Amino acid sequence: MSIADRREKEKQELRDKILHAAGKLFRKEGYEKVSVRKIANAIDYSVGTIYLYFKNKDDIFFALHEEGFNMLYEKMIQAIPIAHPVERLREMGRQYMAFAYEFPETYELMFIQSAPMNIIEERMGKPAEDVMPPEKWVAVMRSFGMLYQTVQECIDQGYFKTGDVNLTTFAIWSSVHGMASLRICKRLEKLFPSHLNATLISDTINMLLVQYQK
Amino acid sequence: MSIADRREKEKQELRDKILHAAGKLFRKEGYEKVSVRKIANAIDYSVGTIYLYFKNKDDIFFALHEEGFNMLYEKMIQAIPIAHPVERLREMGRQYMAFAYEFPETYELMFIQSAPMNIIEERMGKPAEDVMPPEKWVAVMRSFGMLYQTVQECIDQGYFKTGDVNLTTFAIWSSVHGMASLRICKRLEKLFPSHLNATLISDTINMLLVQYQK
DNA sequence: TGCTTTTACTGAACATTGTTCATTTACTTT
DNA sequence: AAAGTAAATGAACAATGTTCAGTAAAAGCA
Repeated sequence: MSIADRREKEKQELRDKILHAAGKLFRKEGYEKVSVRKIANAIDYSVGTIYLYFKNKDDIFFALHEEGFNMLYEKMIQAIPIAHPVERLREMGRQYMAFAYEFPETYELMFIQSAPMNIIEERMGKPAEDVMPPEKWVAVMRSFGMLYQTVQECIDQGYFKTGDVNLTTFAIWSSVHGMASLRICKRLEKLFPSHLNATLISDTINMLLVQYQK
Repeated sequence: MSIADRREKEKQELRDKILHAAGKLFRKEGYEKVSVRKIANAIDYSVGTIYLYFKNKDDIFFALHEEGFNMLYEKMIQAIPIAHPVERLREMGRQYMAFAYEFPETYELMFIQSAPMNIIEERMGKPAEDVMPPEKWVAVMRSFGMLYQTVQECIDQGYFKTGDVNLTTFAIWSSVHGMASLRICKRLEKLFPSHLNATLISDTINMLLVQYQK
């Protein structure tokens, strides 16, 4: 079965090549601006070939979406060794923001771009697996679970005033995502010219954590 | 000068008609999905006419952007009569979220859509007025100023633990915007199925305010 | 009123977009 | 070497944002 294996490997490699080229282009020019033709040209294949490996442009989106969550997770696990849950949470916030700053286009793909997310509600009548394959969500759940668990620890060990994990997790995530997305969507320049002062974000994270602590 | 005046009025009316049709379509189908042709068809004019009233699609965007901020301001002034600054802030948060829920596409236009915002940095070399006419920002500054001032009052009257207005304003806005944008960008369904429970948002607002208070 | 100039509007045309599919090319198997 | 299979192609389609030579209507002037 060596030949079939090699063919399979080659297919996988081309798939990765497409994904890599698409990711590079998306990051440079943004999701909407990149055409499927541009991706094909970048790797010297024809348009049709892309459609042999991905159902459509949204499909490429979701593949990169997953890859993005794996990248984010890689950043966030750096906080795991920190024993103190509040300090771990702070470091997770820093890593999260660092990720958003380092890969704004990837972040946009993961949390902001809504167009491809619409297929979820468009396919309401269709079979459940078509709506959104569960295996594509393990990377998401892993990162989110880490946040959830750390908030839980903060509460359990009595560092937080609130007792509701869901609410607190949601509030913290919203705050940090809000900062990231306002910056990425270019809404800060006019209102906070001092955002060039890199401490605005980290100062805000610190302040937020102070608020929650007992 | 009556004829010239009438002509001017008619021009203004058609401009408003285009804007109204575009806004309606954007709200129903989203900014990207709506073509300039669709807008033209909706009001029974030809494509070219649109370009006599707006430089391009982004220009329509910015006109609606301004309109959106006026709508938001109309919602937010309902909180003005409330004397207690913390309660006023809470009501402002509620109104802000109500606006985001009621006009998600408009909200997306105002705070999320980044494509048209790029022209700001694309026109870095050009004259300052071309970059972003200041009169288009009065509506923005008015709403933002109201938030800023209320936070200032909370601090002045000793209701808040923090003393930094900028940081606190930014943190509060980020939190609320984070909630709004996560919902609008369809990122909650999978992680917080209970978001159907309409209290998640208002509960979070309440919790947030408790954190900041002394 | 008739003629000219200005203004408003049109829609065909252009380059690009996402997507499809009959055809061609390359490789495996017999 | 021939037959069969899988992979890659690129012309074609409908729809996009934008432009511009041409048309129609209104205004100004005689």
